[in-house]
Formats: sequence, structure tokens, C-alpha cells
Amino acid sequence: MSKAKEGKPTINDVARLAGVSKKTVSRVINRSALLNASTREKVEAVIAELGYVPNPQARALALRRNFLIGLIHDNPNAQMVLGVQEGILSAIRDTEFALVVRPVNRRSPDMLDDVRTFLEQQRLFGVMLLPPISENDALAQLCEELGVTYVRMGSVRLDDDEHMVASNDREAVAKAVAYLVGQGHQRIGFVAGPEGFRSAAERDLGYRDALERARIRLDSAIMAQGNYTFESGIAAGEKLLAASPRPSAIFASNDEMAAGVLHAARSIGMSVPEDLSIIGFDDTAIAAHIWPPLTTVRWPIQAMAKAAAIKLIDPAEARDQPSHFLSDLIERASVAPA
Amino acid sequence: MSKAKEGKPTINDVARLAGVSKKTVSRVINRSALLNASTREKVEAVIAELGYVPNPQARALALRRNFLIGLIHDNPNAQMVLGVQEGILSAIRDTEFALVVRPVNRRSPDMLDDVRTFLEQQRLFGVMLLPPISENDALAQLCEELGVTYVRMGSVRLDDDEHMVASNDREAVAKAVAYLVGQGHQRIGFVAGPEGFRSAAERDLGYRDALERARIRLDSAIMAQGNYTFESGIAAGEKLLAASPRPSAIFASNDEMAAGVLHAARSIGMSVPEDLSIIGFDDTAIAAHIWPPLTTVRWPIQAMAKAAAIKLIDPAEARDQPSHFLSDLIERASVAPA
DNA sequence: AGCGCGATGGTAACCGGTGTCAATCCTGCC
DNA sequence: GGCAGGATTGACACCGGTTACCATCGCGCT
Repeated sequence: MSKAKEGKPTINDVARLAGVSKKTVSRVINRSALLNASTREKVEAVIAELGYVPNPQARALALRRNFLIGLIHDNPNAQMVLGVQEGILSAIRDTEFALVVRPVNRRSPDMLDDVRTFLEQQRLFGVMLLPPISENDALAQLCEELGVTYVRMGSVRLDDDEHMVASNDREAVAKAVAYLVGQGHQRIGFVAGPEGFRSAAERDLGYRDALERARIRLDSAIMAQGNYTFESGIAAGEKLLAASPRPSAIFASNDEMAAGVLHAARSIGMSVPEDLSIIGFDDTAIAAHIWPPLTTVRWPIQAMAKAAAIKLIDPAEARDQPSHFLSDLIERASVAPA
Repeated sequence: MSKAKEGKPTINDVARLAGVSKKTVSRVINRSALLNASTREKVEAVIAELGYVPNPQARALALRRNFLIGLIHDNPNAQMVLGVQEGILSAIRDTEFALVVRPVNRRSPDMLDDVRTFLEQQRLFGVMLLPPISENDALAQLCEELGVTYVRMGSVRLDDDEHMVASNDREAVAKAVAYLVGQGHQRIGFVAGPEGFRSAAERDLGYRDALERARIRLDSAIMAQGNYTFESGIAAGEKLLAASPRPSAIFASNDEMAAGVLHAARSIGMSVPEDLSIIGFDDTAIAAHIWPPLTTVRWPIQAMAKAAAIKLIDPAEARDQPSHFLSDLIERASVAPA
């Protein structure tokens, strides 16, 4: 408050004012046990008075590790990315960690180089990988090679528990389809996601599992593939609804495509859910804001992200963190009994 | 590749192998002009061979500034937040800057303390503030006090150009409403946003401007207030459509409420846009994925965020960056002539 | 009284860069 | 050939922390 010439107070200032050495101040900051109580109090008083906060860059340099965790993603689902960011933040709030984000372009040929530069340049403590990029094994290997710890989030277990937090999309979809069966539906269409997405493959398997368990035969006439977009959902819907006999229910591998199916149904005069039941996946904002609100499957994203972040930053608690999560079926109004 | 015992190569390793001093290597890294070409080449060769990348923490310490820019927000619109993140990233890609995000809770009483702790602890180079929290002057003052440069994004100019990148919501709404007038609508309803949001106030003003210019009298029977949610849009829609005479068009202050109005209209048997034209604001994912696709107003978010980031990190280019942006009217299918 | 020992706290080096300033090397020019 | 002066380069301190290791202190003990 006196001659503090612009600059923030440093550990030296604290030491001088408290009449102790830097080292002692450092001990106070790091809560070292071998410290006389009165010394500690004296130092703490000075710290409070000066409003001293240790310089993170200096700390990082001396400790040879920093306190930044990265989030690398190419996920088009804004809702999900933000959910992850909030989940991570809830884990690192009240710690000295901070979250650095890095959207990348999956299709870019130099995606890997881009990530490499990023990791080398920033020397992050660790990174989280979101799908679909988290399915890229080369990326995980790159982290390994660069000595950056990582945790992947995904729709299926792709790595050991230490490096993975996974939902079980296959099971979740099977449950959703079984739910349709439970509502009396026997002719259930399916809109698959694009190739190359692990989630798409898993959801496909879940659909097949459910039909098999219900002893319903697969019929390729009521199966179509989309690419997770609204438009592809429309196209898929048109194909499926042209089949004869028509499906009485359709499971779409994500909400956007489900919205597209809904649109296709409506444009040929069918009403939902009276004439057609629809289930989506992801519980994005769209799901709740179309009419009728979409029944869908939801990853517990925040919880997953939080668990992932804890795995990254706190080895002690890491083993208590679950690596597998169950998705919930969110029942809204797009499903009716057959 | 030989005895590199785990650790990454440092400037000392490079200096030793190149047979020059640290300082010279430093000069090469920083592209200092006063350097003999042959020396530079020699050093660059060693750098390439070793795969040397300067340690950002050490740099930050020595330079007394770091290369982290923060994004502080409490914005519920995921689409927008992600757009901003991408905009910022496009500005800092190929620089050594990184983006640190910090979602906060607007309603929390210790929001300011939370931000203060964050800023003091991380010693960021600068921060960007997103609405609605960017409207909080105390926050801007806090940044000032802590010596953190900041740039605010918002729907109206709240600060000098150096610290502000603004759209002009008032003008944008006026244009949108004028567009409805141009389509022959004379009875145009309005759904306002919640109090306390500057954007809501501006959009309200824009509506009034447009009516005044068109010499249409305000009628509180076809004005309602919502809180930017889908549900509040339904309620507002019900109120407005119960008025007599009914409005032939409705402007809603955001897309979610517009979707709500659409739903309200449909549930009383009106079809859109035949019986009712609707315009929203924000161009969120919902706008494109409901039926009919919503005509709406869009902030050029990425461009704004990019300009804001450049203002933050590059004083030289900062003055070339615009501080004001015009929003675009995105014409889809929810508007028809009266 | 002298001694050993655990509890505290200090000193100096170091983490990996950058700034300052002086030393050295050229070069042209008288 | 000698010298001024700009172009290069290096030595060294320093940024603000931490660690390794040493010094001191107070105490109980013989």
C-alpha cells in the first residue's frame, strides 16, 4: 500500500515484512507441517495485509509442472461441449487449476500437427479429449509420447480406466428400443449415424441387441444412415416412412436426425406421437424445443466430465471415480403406445 | 535423442550444441534483427534437430506477462459461447496465446470474488467478458483495478472502443420489424426479454423505433414479457394471440421464445407462416431445426469475438478492428406477406 | 556442564527464459 | 597501419518461486 510500485507483491516482500526468509513463506503457502504456529500466523498476517498471491508462472517453472488442463475437441454439439466445460470447472473450482480450451478441426489434415504444436507450446498438465476426436488413437498416442496425461470421454470403453470415462451407448440404445417394444411397437425403424463415429457404431449395435432380445427380425427397409444432421434426418425419415408396412416407431441416433424424421413425418401428414413414435439421442436443446418435445437419451455429461477432470488432476481420488456411466432415458412426448 | 533424460531440451542444450550463448539462442527465437545469418541458421538447425520448444512458463516469468487470455461468461446460449470460443481461437491460432475459459454463476453473490480469485491466481494477460455478465460495470472496474486488460462484448456500446465490441441490437430489431412492415404487417406483437438484460432493453427500444417510424401505435395488448425461455415464449404467445384483433406477426426477443410462440400458435390451430409470421433473435440451433425454420437475427459472433481478441492481444492491429457490428437478418420460412 | 537430537529457519543454487551492458569483430576511412 | 564505429555476441544478473542442505536453537539427558 506504500511504495508498491505498480507490481504485485512477491514472496520477497512478504519475507521482508514478516522478518523471515523466503523459504519460510514458501512453507506457509504450501502448508508444510514443520512450522512453529506463531511464525505461521505472523506470515499469514503479512500475506493478508499485502494481498499476496503467489505467481503461478514462477511456481510452474520451479515445480516443473503447471496447472493448466486442456480440453481438445471437435464436437459440433455446443450443448455438450459447454456441459463438459462446466463439469470440468466444478472439479477444478477452488483449486489452482484452470481450463484451456482448444477446438480443432477434425477434417483438417494437419489436425495432429496442430494439436502437437499446442501441447508442446503450452506444456499443459493434462488434457481431456472429447468425442468424436477422442476416438482417434493416434491422438492418445501423441499425448503419451509428449508426456501429457490425458483422459478420453466416449461412448464406449476404448482405453484403460485410467485414461477413459465412458458411457455405454450400446446398452442405452438397447434400453430405449426396448422401451418402444414395451409400448407395443413391433416395427421399429432405425436411423444410423455416419461411419467413422464410434458412437454411431455402438448405437447401431444397441438397436440390433434390442431387436434380437425382442425376437424381432431386422429389416433393412426400415434402416437408414444419416450423418447426424437435420437434413440427413429428413432424408432418412422419408425413406423409412415410404417402407411398407410403415414403422410405427423410429429410433434416430441423435436428436437432430430425430428432428428431421419428425419433420418428414409431419410433411406427409402424420402426427407424432399418434401415428409415429420417435426417440432421439443426446438431449440437445433442440430436443426440448420442438413439438412434441422429444423423448431422448442423455449422457450424464457434467458428471462424466467432472470424473474425468478428477482423474486428471488428483491421482489420490482418481481411483474412486467411476469410469462408466449410464445414460438416462428422458421421457417427453414423442412416444405413445402403438 | 541420445542422453535426453526424459526432460525436454532447454535453451541451454541448444546453446551448448550450437556453440553459442543462451542469449543468442534467445535472439534467434525472438527473431531479433541484429543477427548474423549464418549464426541464425546454425542455431535453427540445432533447434530443429532437438525439437526444442521454449518453455512458456519461463518466458512468462522473465517477461512478466503471460500468454493466456480468459473468457469469462455466464451465457446460457451454448451456441453463442462456442461461437465466441471459435472466434477467439481464429485470432490466436498461430500465436503463442491460449484461451482459458471460466464459466461463472451470475446469480451467485460471490461471483465477483470468484472472478477476482481467478484473475489474481492466474495472472491472465487479458480477459473477454460475454453478456450478460459483460454488462456488469463492477466487473470491468475489477479488471481495471487488477491491471488485467479486458474487452467486453455486448448488444450496445457500454464502454470506450478500446474495451468494447458491440452489436447494435436496437437497430437490428428495428430493421427486422421494418421488414415485417414491408411484408404488409401492421399489427405486430412483441415478446420482450427479462429485465436486467441490456439486450432485452435494446431490443425493446428497437421495436418501438420501428413502430414509430411506420407510424403504428404501440398496443400493450400485443406486448408481453418473457425470460428468454421456451416456456415463457409459450405463455407470451398465448397472451398475444388472445388479443383482439390478433397480431399477424410477432417479433420475439430471442429464438427460444419465438419457438414458444410458434408452439402456442400451432396449439390453437394457426399455421405459420400462413396465419402468423414470426421472427426471433440469435440464430441458435433451434432456429434452423424447428418447422418452419425461423427467420431470425444473427450477431456475427465469430467476427465479433475475433475482433475482440485482436484488440486484446495486438495493440498494433487493435485500432483497425471495428468496434461495432451489424447483425444480419436471416430469412428462413417463418415470415409470409400479410 | 557438556552433549546429542529433533524442530525450525536460513542460504544458495536452480528452474528456463530475458534485459543490460560490455566485449569482440569487422569494416571503411584517413 | 591505426582507428572510429556499427554489427554481433556473450557474461551476468534477474524474474519469483522451490529444493537441497546447512546452521541454529532449545531441550532432555548423562
